[in-house]
Parts: sequence; structure tokens; C-alpha cells
Amino acid sequence: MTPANQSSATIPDRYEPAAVEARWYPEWEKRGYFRADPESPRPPYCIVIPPPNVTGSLHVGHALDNTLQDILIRSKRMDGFNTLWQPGTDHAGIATQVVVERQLAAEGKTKQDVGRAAFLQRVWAWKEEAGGTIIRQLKKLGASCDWSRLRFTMDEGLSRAVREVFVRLYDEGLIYRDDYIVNWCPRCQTVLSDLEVEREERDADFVYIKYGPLTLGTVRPETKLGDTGVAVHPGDPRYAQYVGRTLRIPSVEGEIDIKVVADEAVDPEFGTGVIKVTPGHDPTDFEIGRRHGLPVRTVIGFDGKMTAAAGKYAGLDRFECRRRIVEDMQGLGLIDRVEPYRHAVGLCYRCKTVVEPLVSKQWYVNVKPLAEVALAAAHDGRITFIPAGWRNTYDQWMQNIRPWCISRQLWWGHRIPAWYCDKDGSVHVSRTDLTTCPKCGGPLRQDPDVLDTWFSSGLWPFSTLGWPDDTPELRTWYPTSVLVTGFDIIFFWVARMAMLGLHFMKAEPFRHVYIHALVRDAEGQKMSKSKGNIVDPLAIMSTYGTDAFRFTLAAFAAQGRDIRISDERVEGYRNFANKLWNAARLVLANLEGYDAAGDAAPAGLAGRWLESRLHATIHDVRAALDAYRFNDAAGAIYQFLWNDFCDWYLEIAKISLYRPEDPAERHRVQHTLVTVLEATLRLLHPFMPFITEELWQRLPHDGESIMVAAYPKASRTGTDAEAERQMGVLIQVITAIRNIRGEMRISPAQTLRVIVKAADADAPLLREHTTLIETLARARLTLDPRATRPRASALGVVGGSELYVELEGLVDLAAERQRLEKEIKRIEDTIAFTRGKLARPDFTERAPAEIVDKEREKLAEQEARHAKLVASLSWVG
RNA sequence: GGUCGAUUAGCUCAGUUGGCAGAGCACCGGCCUCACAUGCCGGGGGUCGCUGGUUCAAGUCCAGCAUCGACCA
Repeated sequence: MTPANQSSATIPDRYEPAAVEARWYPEWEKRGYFRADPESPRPPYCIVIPPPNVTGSLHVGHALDNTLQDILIRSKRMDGFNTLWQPGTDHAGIATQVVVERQLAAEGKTKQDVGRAAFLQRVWAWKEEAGGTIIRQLKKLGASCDWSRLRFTMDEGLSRAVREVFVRLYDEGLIYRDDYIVNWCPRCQTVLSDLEVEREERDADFVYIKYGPLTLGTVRPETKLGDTGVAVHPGDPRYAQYVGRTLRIPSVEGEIDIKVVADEAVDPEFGTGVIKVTPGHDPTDFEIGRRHGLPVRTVIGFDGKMTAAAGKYAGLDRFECRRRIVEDMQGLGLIDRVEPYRHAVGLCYRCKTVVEPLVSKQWYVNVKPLAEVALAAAHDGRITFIPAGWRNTYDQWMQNIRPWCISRQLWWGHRIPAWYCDKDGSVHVSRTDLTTCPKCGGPLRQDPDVLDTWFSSGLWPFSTLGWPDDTPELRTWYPTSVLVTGFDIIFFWVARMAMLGLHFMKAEPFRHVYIHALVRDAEGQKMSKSKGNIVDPLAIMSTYGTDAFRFTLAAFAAQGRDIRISDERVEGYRNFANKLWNAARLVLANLEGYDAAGDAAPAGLAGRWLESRLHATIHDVRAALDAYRFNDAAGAIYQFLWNDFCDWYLEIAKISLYRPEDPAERHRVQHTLVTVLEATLRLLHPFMPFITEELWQRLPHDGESIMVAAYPKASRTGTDAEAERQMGVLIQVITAIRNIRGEMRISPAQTLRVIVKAADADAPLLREHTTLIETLARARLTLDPRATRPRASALGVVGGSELYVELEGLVDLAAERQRLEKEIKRIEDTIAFTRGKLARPDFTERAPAEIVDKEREKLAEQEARHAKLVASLSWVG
């Protein structure tokens, strides 16, 4: 046992987080506490970090996500598990490339100017420059990741995993190339997967165009140039006569031929029930076109401008073309009418440019078979969602899953391992780079595209552990224990990790998926740079301390809710940290003469009560953590520390500490203070790692760091019902006296004289703890079983006992009369309620006997209390 | 349009098997009481969105409605 190593004289009366945080984190890291050991015989516990963008910086969402992970990891580590928190970052293909392109643009250059190799060199340089930021920030947050295992999606091992997966899926026929309609971002110059397109409601003109005998509505008149048909619902009698015919109709480009087809996809209720079919520029139309053999006519190019096929509109921006074509049609009398319309527009999730559906040749994963396995794993409980409701979201997506477009027209990322032979037209997919065609020996060129970033992060739970090699890490920690992330990422990560993990590892990548809320600002708005309502976690940490920030996040992490964060809320928990600091200061200031090694006599009533409360708290915290109820865990500790420990026990302890007539009693109190505080610090450590380490080191303790001390266990004999009951009586007595003082507006400086007519059952208890009551209530007690109520006194009733607080000369009695009347009114309401309940035969006959008995008991108590209060009215008249 | 969620004190939110509504902040009153004014003591404040239903008993279960939100199309 290490003795307290610093006297309280040197401890400031306010907790100053900055110095403490700066001291302990490097120390923990230096001592290797974060390091995981795959050879350890202890039970494994593993979390892989959802990898943040390597060149990004920490936002509040990361802070929440990683605080919760750290709470889990630290508590499990302390609890004896062989924990690995696997850190890493991803290369964020589009986002990172955009940044570097912008840097080049500032120099007046494009990436084509510098060329692919030089461009990639610049991206790597930028990655080296910016790549450390988020890692440093995670350390600032206190994250206890095993940094020696830091991985990056584009490092050598993970790149090998990516290639292995690509080749295997290709060999299994699950990866293929197809000409299909894709989401194209004209700004980023790349294709996007369905998931990477965001929807946004926008106002638009719904233009009704005359198509010969038909009229149809569209929000995209410019795509009219690409129309190769019109479609109606097969059951629509209005248009049945036209189906199958080819109409020659006037158009901006002169007369054109349009085929009329019937297709189930048309909603007869919508607009006129006729739609134009533009297979080259609309996903639905593409499908309709395929079903009816309509040709694809591409009129908008990859640059977002009209192509040569658009005739006189060629070269115009697509939106400019829209205006012009409406004008022209208006001139030709081809517009029937224009109506306002609100519809969802697809936007690039990185740059918010309106996505253009285009037909092109891309690589796809047929994820359907993988999804079926992933679905089954969630159904039979191998993967459990917490809260369970998120499984629905996962299920629905998995059930309706569509082929995953994985190629991207970017330079930054994993180059697709496919080579084309122009001589014989063959395609070769390979684990190793190829130079000559295996078939004809001719030259090969590699596919210029790279893979979707999410393709590599989908492998994360096993690629980071060494796959495709059979490593000790994989054997020890796969499947991992839990994935902690936000619901916005269920499809991007959770679903892909589940599919790929199950496919390649034949086991689920994680047993639990804990989905937490999204962090919003104080008004409940989603944070965004454009709104300027970004809460900067680093600013909060430096103002209020990392511990306060972490605790705030945990305390608000109730399941299934958004979290609104604001300075005031963090301030409250900053105060909590300060409260703990000062409580410890009080303890440390009173350890003189304390021998930690010496045996303490059994604690007195208050000590036994406190230990019982502590055990209940430990039990609650563990149960809450097991269920990922972080807010309950945080709340239980907060309540115990502030209310039970500080408000009650410390005040009681002072009696013995400040009046050391009885050294044995003083020693017992010291012992309770030290052991309870020490255990509470350990319980709190995962939430507030810094302040708890600092205080723990100053208290007598075993071991070298709280980080590697044992997480408190709730023993079976921990709770002491009798001590809780007895303390409950004392607390009620003290509160009753304080209540009279408060209501009567008697100064705290005034010692009250109180005559106690104790109920027989409680008389010994009250006699034994007279000093305790007197000190906490600031009163002088006279215990007298035969006391009569003095004139000019206030009455307090606790159980069967009566308290007479002498008011002679202190207050006017009308005030006490008022107070009594208020209390009588209140108890009469309660009695009426209870009587009403017991009067109904339905209740007494049908409710369980124990519930009815409880109600009867309650009523008796209430009536006794009422009688005493009523009787006492005459004493103040 | 489909799916899911929310609606509880002035504000932000807890409320896990149905059994007399809780917290923090804010507010009111009293205190610089030798750990802490980032504090201490006391207090007020809610038809638990609306309407029905099940039940002895509903914030809690069921149905409908209203409002808000998210996701998917």
C-alpha cells in the first residue's frame, strides 16, 4: 500500500484539468498500459475503431463514439479482460483527393497537369502532414487505443487484404463488370454508389409537355433530348389505344419518333399518367428501357454539359439547357402548363453537386448472396443490435440490397487489380501486378480506377488483425466484441463488415453492434459547417476539461435519442469534477495519523450505510455498462458521489474528524473514507480517466495506476438493509428539522431546540445518534418518550416519532400554522387517493394480496400522520 | 408513398418486466457553516400530445388521430 503522497496543503481548491491531462496520458502510454497481448490467457475483449478519415479532425460525433468505446475498453481492461482497442484511419478517397485537387487549383494546376504518379505523391505528402491530427486529438480525449497497432486502409497489409478479397470475389463470380446506369458526380468526376447519394427536397417546375396527342409532366425537360419512348400503365384505359404505336411528334429538334410502351412502373395517378422514358439519364427509365428494348441516348456528358447528341444545345450546361429548352418549347407552343413541384434531388455526399444518372461501365459486387448470410446472422443472434430496433433498418436494407458499384474514377485509393489486353480483349484479375497478357503475351494496361473506400473499410474488423494471414491476433480477438457507431453508418460499415466478415472469416465480425445517437447543437439542429453551429470538442475540452466533456457525453448517451450538447451542460459536469476534487481534498486533509495497513474496527452505522450504498452503485453501474446504458451508469455514480458521499457521509464524517476525542472512531471513519473513495474512483475511472488517476495516486492505494487496478465488484454481502433503514430514519429526522428551519426562515446560524418524542422502535437509534442529528440539523435534542408538545413549537413527524421544534421568540406562529395547513392539505389528498383505491372491491379482490396489504399499510401511516398534524394545529393557535 | 422513432416540469431529458411521476439546469427563499459559492440548506412547479380500448390498476400495453423528426423509395 502506497501512502498518500501529497498533503492537502498543496492541493488547489479547484480542479485544474489541463496539467493533470498533460501529465497522465503520456505516462500511461509510456508504461504500455494500452498494449494488447495476443498470447495473454485472459478472456479476450476487442473493439475495432470505426476508422476516421486520416486527414480529418475530431468532431463531436467522433468524441461521443470514442468516449463510449473508451469507457467500455477501460472498464473491461480493469475487469481483467485481455483487451484490444484496435485503432486506425481510412483514406477517404473522394474527400482527400478533393482537398489535394484544391491545393493544386490554388497553384493554377489540375491533377492531369501533374500526372498520376506525382499527384499521388502529393496526396501521400498531405496524408503525412495532416494524418497525425485526429490521432493526437483522440489521445487528448483520453482514448486508450493500442497505438502500436495503428493501421491505415492503404498500408501494405490492408492493401493486400483488399486485393485478396477482390480476387476471391471475382473468382467466385461475385465481382463483375457491367454497363449500367450509375450515379455520376460531374464535379468529383467519379461514379458513386447508391449510398453515397444524398437526397434533398427542392422546389422545381413541373413542366407539362405536349407529346403529340399525349401530355406528360417532367422536372427535367432537358432530358427530353434523350427520350426514346413514353410509357403508360398497362391498365390505364385512357392510353390503351396508343400502347405499342410509334408516334411522330413535333419537337424542338423538328419531328421525332417516339414509341409508346406499357410498364408497371408507371403510376397512373401521378401527373397525367404518362411519363417520358429517358433510359440514358434516369434509373427507372433505364429499367423500363431494358424491359422494352428502348435504346439509350446519352445527351448529357460526364462534365455535366450537353453532348453532341443534343444537337443545337450541345455544350450547354445541363441546367442552362433546361431553361433554354423550356423557352424554345414555349415558343413552339409545346408547353401545356407549368406547376410548382417539390421533389427529392440526388446530391453527391461529398460535394453536394447534383448527381447525374449516366450509363457507363463499372465494377460491381453482387452482394445479394452475402446479404442473405448477414441477414441470417442478425436473425439467429450471432450479431445483436443494441438498441434492438436498429435490426429493422439493417434487415430492410439487406433485403432490398442492390449490386454495389465499387469502382471510382479517382486516383487516390486501391487501384483495381484488373488488367486489360488490347490485343486479344482479355481481362485478367490478379493478386500480383501483371505486365504481359498470360494469353497472348501482349501488353496489358491496368484498370485506371480505384475501389470505393468503403470496400476496404468493410474488411476492417479482420484486415486490421492481420488477415489474410492466420495471425495470433485474429485467433484471439476475432469475432470482436462490439462495434460502436452511429446509425448513419449502419449501411456503410455495419452491413458491409457483416457481409464481408461472414464471407471471408466464416464468423461474424462483431457480436454486438451498439448504435448511439447523433450529436446535435443545443437547438437540436444537425451540425454543419454552413450553419456555423459546429461544436468544437477541443475547445470544450480546454475550457471545461476532458473528463467533464466525456462525462457529459456519457450522461446524455441515452439509447435511441439525439444528444444536444451545449456549454451549460458540460459546465454542470465540470462542477461535478470539481466536487469530487474537493471531496478528495477533504479526505486527504484528514488522513493525519492514518495507517492504511492497520486493521480498522467495523464501521459505524453511517459507514455501513455508505458501504451499502456503494455496493448498490457498483451493482447498478455494472448492470448498466453490460446493457450499454451509459447514461444510467454515469447517473448512478453522480448520484452516489454527490448525494450519498458528499452531502451525507462527509458531513457525518467531519464530526469524528474534527473532534478527535476518540482516536479509534477517527480511524474507523478514515478507513471508510479512504476505501469508499478509492473504490468510487476506480468505478468512475472509465468515464473520467484523468481526475480519477490524479486523486487515486494521492490516496493510499495498491498498484501503480488506477488504469490497471481492478474494476470494483459488488459482493453478495455488500448491501446492508438494516443500515439503510436506520440511516433512512436519521436522514428523515434531519430533513424534517431542516424543513422547518427553511420554511420558517430561521437563520442557519440559529441552533434549534428540538424535543423528540420517539416511537419505541426508533428510540434507541435516535438516542445513539443524537450528536449526528444535532450536528447536521444544527439543533439541540432532548429525547423524552413522555414529552408533551410545548406551546409555540413546530411539529415534525417521522414514522411514529414526533419532533417539537421550539419556536418561542424565533418566528411568528402564524407561519407555522400556514406550514401545517399546507402539509395537512397535502396528506389529505394522498389519503383520499389511497382510500379511494382500497374502497373499490375490484382492487381488493383482484389485485395481488401483497399490493393490497402495502396500500393498507400506507393508509394507516398516512392517517396517523394526519392525526398528529391536525392535533398540533391547536398548539399554534 | 413505405418504414421506424419521438411527444413527460419553464428548458434538456430519464422513467428496463403495468402497482401513488424523477434528474440536471432554470426559478423562489435562506446561507461566504473551517472540501467546494464550479458551493450548502429548504421550497414551488407536470390532466405524462389528443381520443378510445384492455386491466382491479396505464406515462408504461393495444387502436386511431395530431404534430415533429429520421431513414428508405
